[in-house]
Amino acid sequence: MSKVNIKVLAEQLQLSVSTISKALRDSYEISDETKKKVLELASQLNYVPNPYASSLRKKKSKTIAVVLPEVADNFFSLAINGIQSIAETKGYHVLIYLSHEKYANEKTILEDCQSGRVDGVLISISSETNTADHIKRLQAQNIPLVFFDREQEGIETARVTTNDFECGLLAANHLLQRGCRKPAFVSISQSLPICLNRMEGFKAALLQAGIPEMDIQTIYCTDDDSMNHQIKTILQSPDRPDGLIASVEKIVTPVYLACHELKINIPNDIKVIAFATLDTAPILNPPLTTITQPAFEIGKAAATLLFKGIEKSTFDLRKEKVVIPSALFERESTRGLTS
Amino acid sequence: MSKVNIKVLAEQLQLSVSTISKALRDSYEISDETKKKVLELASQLNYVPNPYASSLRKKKSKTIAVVLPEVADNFFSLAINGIQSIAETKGYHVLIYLSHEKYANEKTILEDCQSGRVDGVLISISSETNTADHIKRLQAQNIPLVFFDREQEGIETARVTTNDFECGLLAANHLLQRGCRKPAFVSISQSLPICLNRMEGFKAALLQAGIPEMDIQTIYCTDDDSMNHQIKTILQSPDRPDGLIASVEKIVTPVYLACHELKINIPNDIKVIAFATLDTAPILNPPLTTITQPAFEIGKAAATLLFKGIEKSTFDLRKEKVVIPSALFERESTRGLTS
DNA sequence: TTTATTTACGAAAACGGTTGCGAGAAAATG
DNA sequence: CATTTTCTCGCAACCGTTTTCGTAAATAAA
Repeated sequence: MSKVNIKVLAEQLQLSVSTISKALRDSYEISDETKKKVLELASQLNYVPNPYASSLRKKKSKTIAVVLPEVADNFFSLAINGIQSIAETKGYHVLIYLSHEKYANEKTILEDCQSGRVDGVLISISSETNTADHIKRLQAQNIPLVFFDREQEGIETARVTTNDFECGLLAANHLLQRGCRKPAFVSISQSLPICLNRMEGFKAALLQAGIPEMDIQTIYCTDDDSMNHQIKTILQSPDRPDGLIASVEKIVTPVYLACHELKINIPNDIKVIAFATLDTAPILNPPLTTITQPAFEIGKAAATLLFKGIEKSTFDLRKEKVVIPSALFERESTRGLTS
Repeated sequence: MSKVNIKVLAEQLQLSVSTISKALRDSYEISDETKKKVLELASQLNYVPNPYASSLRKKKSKTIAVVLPEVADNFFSLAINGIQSIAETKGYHVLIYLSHEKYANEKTILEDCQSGRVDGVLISISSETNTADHIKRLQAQNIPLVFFDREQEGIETARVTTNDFECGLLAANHLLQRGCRKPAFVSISQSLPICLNRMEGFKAALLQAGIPEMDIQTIYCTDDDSMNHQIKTILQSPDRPDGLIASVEKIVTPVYLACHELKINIPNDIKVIAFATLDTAPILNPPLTTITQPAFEIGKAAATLLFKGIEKSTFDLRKEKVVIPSALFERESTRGLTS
């Protein structure tokens, strides 16, 4: 079909291009009569304005970028939902980028974001990222950026997270109360604040309980492929932990499978608690105790902040920090004696 | 910071805008020496071309739209991954739109897609959609569109699906072989081909097994909120089914929870099989037999087709139909006697 | 040396909207 | 009736890049 643009409308109505444009934008300069004619013809010809032409002129793209490590994770799926729900009401479009947990990818993506393609960026950094340069370059272009969940230190901008330290503490204390004497923490990164904070909380709880630092086990599964192997190794080691904290969701399935395979009973032999938003947690075998992050709300809050930063030039993102607490849902995987 | 564009480069190098543009695009018209100078200054000033200006001129946006019912579903998450993996290699950007299973939303989204914002559309239609008009309008604008998973009949374009009918048959026969005499099918839509086809396969298997049509139970849970209630009603009915086929993933958790609550044992009292890509299926209680769709591959295939349609004008999408088979993974939830 | 051909670059017109400003006509005011 | 104000609308520049075409200089061919 023909590409109908403003010029076509102008010719058909014997009006100037600018009049059409103003009529479509409901300008006070145009008479109601003319507006009606324009609107009618526009809908009749199925006219849809070209967003790129207008963003070129207005220097606004009405588009934001969401940069994630991966999308096959309940947390991020829900977060996207939250982001989208806000973007829709604001009339913004959402570009999704995946870093696949690689710093190099993340860098390339953020470079592209400097092009004017987007008005702002929501990011949850990759597990590899431990430098801030690529983000600073974006800020140098005055492009608002908001961290959600996974933040990068050394950057002054808004962040929306959950109470990771407290939850690490909570998870560890929960295990201790349920009788664990040597719980272990399974992490996926040595630099991600969410992992570090959760682990710090975990350590704090154990130290407070009088467990010597050298007895505190922390395991790093930085590589997806070797995760299964590493987990099995831990479970078969002579001083097998009697409790396990999975710092992120994707650790859960390998742990459960390994326990089943090795005939290690959850919760009798080992108690398991996970940071996860799995909706199948209650129907797992056994039902999994979770620290459930408010993923949808985090997405919503992050998007809300970003749009404030985009739309209100007076709004200063730098000092904004929102913490939305997670909740502990106790289920079978940590049942046992209460000390 | 300053917005550095081609004009800035031109001024600094005492060259014309067109020369810069050509140099950046490595045109044969420009000397190597000049190219080197341009490239150097560009990277030094951190120049990033404005994609909207270029797409305005070239009438190509290097962007595609992915329209989904929702993203908090493993199938769609994995599909997005597949799509992204192809888009990345092609240098395309991916806009995500959510219809939330509403036809009206889907229509609005597709209208926007006529604006030139995207070069093509990948869509999995909402469960409400049963008309093709909104899609035809898009096609009238010559915008390539590819269905994946959930297609709409009456539209001539490429589609990538899995073998739904055969899998319905397979699922039903599996239940029959495991001793079920009155399995039921739980659907979420009366119009979605994936649901219809799966159900047709289910019915065909039952009829072939000599079960009279009037005894074949099919249940529609079109509304998320009432799903729990409906499922419980079925499970408490006098002629409770002894087998259940969940046509989509989100039915699984409510079914399991209801069974646990009502003390209905899976698989002894009722066997359950689900169309799902849940990676927690093996660790559920009991482990869930699934018909697992190749979500990632479907996403990849759909994206590959779309890009062919976009880039090769000779390529005719209308006759393309790719069927990627799903696989049955038998687990505890359907164990029992083999007839 | 003259003529033909490259080579390397610039001017300008797109692409599709937006917007400040000017101006004619109509209406309101004096 | 003269003058000012209000209403409508058109002109033209602009956003940043691409691309066609023209052309001067350098090189090659005659």
